[in-house]
Amino acid sequence: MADAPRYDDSLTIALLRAREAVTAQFRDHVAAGGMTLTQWRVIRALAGGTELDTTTLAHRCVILAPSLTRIIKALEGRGLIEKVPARDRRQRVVRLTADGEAMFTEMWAVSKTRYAAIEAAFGRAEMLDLVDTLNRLRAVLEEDV
Amino acid sequence: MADAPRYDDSLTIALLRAREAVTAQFRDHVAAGGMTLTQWRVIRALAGGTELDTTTLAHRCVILAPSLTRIIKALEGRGLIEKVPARDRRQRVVRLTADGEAMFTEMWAVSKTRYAAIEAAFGRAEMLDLVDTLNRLRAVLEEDV
DNA sequence: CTGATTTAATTCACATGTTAAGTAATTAAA
DNA sequence: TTTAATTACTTAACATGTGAATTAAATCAG
Repeated sequence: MADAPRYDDSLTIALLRAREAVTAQFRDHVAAGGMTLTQWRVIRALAGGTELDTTTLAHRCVILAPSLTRIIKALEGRGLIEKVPARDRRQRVVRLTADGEAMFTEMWAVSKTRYAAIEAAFGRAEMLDLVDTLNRLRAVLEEDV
Repeated sequence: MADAPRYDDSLTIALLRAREAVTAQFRDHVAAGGMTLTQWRVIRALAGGTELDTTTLAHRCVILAPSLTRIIKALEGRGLIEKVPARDRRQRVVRLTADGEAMFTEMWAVSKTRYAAIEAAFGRAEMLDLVDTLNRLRAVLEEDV
């Protein structure tokens, strides 16, 4: 079903669809681990003993603060992450538990494979170029416009 | 705050951030019209007297069926869209009301301006190339991998 | 024509996106 | 140092994303 690509917001739609296509490559695998893609981004950001406060974590994972509050609660409830005492007591600093690290290690192996498959299918150079272009677009939009 | 871009899923993150940056250019304007970006996509898809069934509309707007059900209910409740009798009575075919068309026309003027600004800032050729690249990525992923 | 299957939407349940308001801790100002 | 302003999160309320189950209508097989 080839839609006539005559939307002026084809950029928005193209971004939506591309993201949908990419995440579809990982969704089943991540779901099989009892996780959502968003939760998986958090686990990944903390992998390897990294300790992060909510603000930094939210920024890195591109998750809004209220969502992250809920996600931390959920992952903490499952014993995958734990709080770390912080100097600034306003902050909530977290890290993976041993179970969390194990979960990451187990899933990361497959995840890497999927990512490599995308790279192989689309081309490494193309992919690097695309990421670069996306980042430049973002830089331009966050400056002026 | 320049994060070290060493995630292997930088593609996923780059897509997320780029989309975030683009939608940010429209969110306020659309919100001022009492609408969400998702609802606006639906309005746009129906502009100009277009009649569409839920499945086609969902595909064009990249919205899942359950979400579209709720959105249609909301927009119908506001008198912006209305049902159209369909041959196949399983389908729900909708179109804009006169109010809906008016709402579109009013907002579209500004929306076009914003889009033009993005094009001016990022470059028309770059933008067309980006959309093309995104669509090729999607095509590749939806085939094999 | 009747029953089984498929298709189009809807509904449900839960996770996340999004904005606004609220809380507690830190910092800055008087 | 006491108050005002900021900062880091959390909570609340509502819209959307997501997968599974449900309902109604159309199609197919026998």
